[in-house]
Amino acid sequence: MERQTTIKDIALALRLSTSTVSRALRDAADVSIETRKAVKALAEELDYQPNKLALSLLKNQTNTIGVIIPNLDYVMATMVKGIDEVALEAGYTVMVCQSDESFGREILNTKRLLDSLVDGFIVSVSSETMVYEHIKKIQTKKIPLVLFDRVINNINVPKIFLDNVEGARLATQHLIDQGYKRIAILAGPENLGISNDRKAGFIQTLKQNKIALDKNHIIHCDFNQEYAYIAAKELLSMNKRPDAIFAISDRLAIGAMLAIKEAGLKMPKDFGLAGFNNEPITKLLTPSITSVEMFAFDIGKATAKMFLEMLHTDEDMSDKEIVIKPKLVIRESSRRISE
Amino acid sequence: MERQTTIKDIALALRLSTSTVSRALRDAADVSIETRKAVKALAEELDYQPNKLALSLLKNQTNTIGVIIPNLDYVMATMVKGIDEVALEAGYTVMVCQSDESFGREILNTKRLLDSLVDGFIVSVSSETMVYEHIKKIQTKKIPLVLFDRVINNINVPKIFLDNVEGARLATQHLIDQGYKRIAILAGPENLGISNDRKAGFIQTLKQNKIALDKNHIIHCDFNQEYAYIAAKELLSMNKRPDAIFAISDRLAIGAMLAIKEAGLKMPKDFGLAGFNNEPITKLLTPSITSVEMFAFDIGKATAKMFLEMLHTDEDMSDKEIVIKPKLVIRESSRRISE
DNA sequence: CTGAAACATGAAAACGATGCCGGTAAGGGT
DNA sequence: ACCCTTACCGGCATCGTTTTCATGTTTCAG
Repeated sequence: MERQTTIKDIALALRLSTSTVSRALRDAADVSIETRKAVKALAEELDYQPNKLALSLLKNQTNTIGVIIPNLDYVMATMVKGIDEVALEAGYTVMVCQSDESFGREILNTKRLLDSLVDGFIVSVSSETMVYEHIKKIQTKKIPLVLFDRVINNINVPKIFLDNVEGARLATQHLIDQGYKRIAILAGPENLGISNDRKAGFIQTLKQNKIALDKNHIIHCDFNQEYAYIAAKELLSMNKRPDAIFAISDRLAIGAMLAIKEAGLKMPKDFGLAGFNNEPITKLLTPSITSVEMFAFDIGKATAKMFLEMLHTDEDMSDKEIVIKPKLVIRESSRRISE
Repeated sequence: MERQTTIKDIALALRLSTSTVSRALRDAADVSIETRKAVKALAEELDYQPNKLALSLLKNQTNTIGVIIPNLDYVMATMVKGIDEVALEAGYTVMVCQSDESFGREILNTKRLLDSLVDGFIVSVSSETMVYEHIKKIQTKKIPLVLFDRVINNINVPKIFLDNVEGARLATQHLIDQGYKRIAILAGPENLGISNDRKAGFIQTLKQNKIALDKNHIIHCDFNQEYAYIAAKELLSMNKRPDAIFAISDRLAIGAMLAIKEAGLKMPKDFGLAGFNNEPITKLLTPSITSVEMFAFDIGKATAKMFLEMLHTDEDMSDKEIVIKPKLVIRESSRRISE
């Protein structure tokens, strides 16, 4: 690694002080035109680049955003893209750390970023995370923090997330409207906020339609296709087996789909299926899967914008919330009634 | 943002010099046990964290790796996961920048990371990148650099990539073995190394099997499902239309699949299809798609390991290459002969 | 011709930590 | 009483940049 040219090199070469060179480079007043020109010319020639580390140390800001996410699946990658785009535009660099759905990794990442002195945090928690000391620590240190997608409720920071209750409501109501009578839900990890919201939307919609809730038809499982497959198989072997499944992620829906097909049931005739996220794959499968679009890219952009606003304002933004409205995309796996 | 406790605060409180505090914290000799204890106790109490910026400035290293990738699709995300895992383990943080297949963005990212003073670069070029000044600049500055996946040939740095020729060979030979006679290729962007390698493997295999090459059966297009769909449609409307397509990515294969289905052709009976990357989706589609597994996670890990080795050795590693061997996964879209 | 304003530059502190070098005091050996 | 070692600690420079304050020189009005 070669030594970079510094302001000192220029100063020495031109028999100037570092202060003058610094001023000249930033077009400050109080520098004669000739020196300014000379300095700039030499800087150009020596390919001078200001040392960001020194600046960061001085100004106590790094122009870096720490982003902590549980994984890099399609949805998260799309959100990160949104964050990245806005951040780049604003001159910020993003450090993305995956916690891989592990609480330990999430804590480790937080620590690392914390003493990397990022200017702030954009966080979506792992499915294992049930205790929030590490998040609160960020807050205690008065470091800007925004939560997105998988947010936590009992903590007072800006949040951007999907209206998951509404998303589940849309999907459930649709299944009901299509004439499915016994709808089960693959509800994801039990302690996760989005799981509970989507489950709540599901239950609430059943109630509104005066449909009795069968507790056996609520199955929790990790975001994992294999588990979903097993869970769905179990559902299908029940006495009063369901005639539709609402899965709170497309991955789960796909697992369920495999089980449904294997049982020889035809969608949408014998069985209905709806997922969540509207991953591109849902359109391509046979049958294509009804799913809830969550506008991940927009969530990402909104998150970054909110974060930047928080960074630059003095106002208290801790109770700001942006709730994105989902949209149901109806496909073959559940469309029985064509209008 | 609150001011962090510094070594000075501790020194002042304990009426010690900063040097002594520094030594005490690092368990250096030359510090009495009592002072050591006192310092550590106070450090604990005040939640002292060494300021990484100051250290980086002093030592001229940031413990950060700049990773530049063309996008965040399934394969890249998997590779990044591999890189991340190894880097984290070794105490490095990763800054991932997506160029979004844009040459301009790639250059911008390079500049940003360059003056963020990362310790080195791990790069996979965008499909637009045809001129490599920005990459060479990294090299000129003697900053460690490793290329992976989409590598460049005329540049002397360590490289980790898939044996793309072999991958294409496997897929093509398989299609031939299954009795397909007129095999076309969806060959990706024209200037991209992996495109050309896979195309070369394809052509070479046809030759080895004494099959004449129809130039019209080589179609270049962006890595984009829609383009692939259009290209495939065109192929299918030719006079002597092909009876199989080898697509150099699964996304392209999917686009082709849609066109094939739409034309009423049955796979594998009327038409053969093979893709590349072995994305999970290929297993799930109907028909499931034959594809070349490229071990993306392993490539990521190997890349990071190579990078770390380069960082810590004095040896010249510029001609090191790791070539990963692909594996063909045969599925319904091309399996005509069951053995 | 003097004084002040205007202009151009330099010196030094600051950001936080490390590491070399040197200094003091205590203790041991002669 | 003298010297030498050893243990412990402080001072200072350093990394690269900005910024405040001070200094020096010129110019022009009175």
